[in-house]
Amino acid sequence: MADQLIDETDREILELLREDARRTLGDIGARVTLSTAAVKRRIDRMQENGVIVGYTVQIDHAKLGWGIEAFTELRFTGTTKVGEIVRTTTRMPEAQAVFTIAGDPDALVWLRVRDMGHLQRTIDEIRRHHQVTGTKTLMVLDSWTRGQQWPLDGD
Amino acid sequence: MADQLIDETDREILELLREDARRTLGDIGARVTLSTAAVKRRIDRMQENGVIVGYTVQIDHAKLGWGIEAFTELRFTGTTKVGEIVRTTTRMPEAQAVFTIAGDPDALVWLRVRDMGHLQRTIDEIRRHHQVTGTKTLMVLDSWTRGQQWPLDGD
DNA sequence: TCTGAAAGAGTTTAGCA
DNA sequence: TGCTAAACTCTTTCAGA
Repeated sequence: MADQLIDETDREILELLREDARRTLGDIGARVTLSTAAVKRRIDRMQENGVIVGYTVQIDHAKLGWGIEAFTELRFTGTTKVGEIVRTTTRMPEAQAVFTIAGDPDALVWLRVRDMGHLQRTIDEIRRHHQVTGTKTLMVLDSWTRGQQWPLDGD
Repeated sequence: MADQLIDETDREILELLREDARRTLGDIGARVTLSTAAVKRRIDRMQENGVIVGYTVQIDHAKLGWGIEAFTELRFTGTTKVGEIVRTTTRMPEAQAVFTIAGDPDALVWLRVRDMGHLQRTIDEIRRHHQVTGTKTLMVLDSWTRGQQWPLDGD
């Protein structure tokens, strides 16, 4: 039985799409030695599988003036509904990601903001909306994320 | 003087590409009331600008068996070269992102692994390669990142 | 599950407002 | 900047192996 959701060729295709999601099927096919039709079938299957969730553009936020990144650790009262925090936080444009944590802290929020004043207002807003008993904010000096080399500001 | 790198229409185009980077130029054009040629020119410009860094596929790693996420806080000795940590860590397939931090801890590594044994080995490897004076690992219960709704496991 | 071919879409370039 | 139009490329489907 094929108990694997994807095979080695699918993995290669995913890697190529991770590097550049706008590659054409023909280009991918040439690299994995497959016809465009075969590549299409595999990608379609991975989308139906849910292995491929979607495709997105990678943006240099610093160029748009949102040059500051931070992590805020949140601690809640015992009665706080964690799902509620996630829901309200994810509506803030400053939130890049929200992680609920087992143990201490209770959650970690990755923020991106324009300046320090903006950071302060953002943290205040998170505190205002929830029964947060404490926050600790870590300022990010530099970041790297897989599949996206943070540009080295060649301006 | 046009001191803004992008205008409101560019912003709309970015938002549409963030939702689905494989949208066609014609589809984007219809949504922002522009011809496909005009949309193309704007996207080309944003790529040359460096505002658009690239395009990538969003993968459901849990479906591929890498279902565990964690953050590891790292503390180094005073003599540790931070750039070195980033370089070696980013080579590990388990590392999703690496953040260097001002203050304490010195760095935050976002890891994705298959199981707890794998997590342990990964953390051991990070410790082995560097003059790490201490680590603290936060287990992620649930995560959300912008532009990628973590699938609600409809299996 | 693959390939190859044909038809339909989408992209890209060029010329002009 | 924008538009339209034409040439070109890519995607998608289908028949056959």
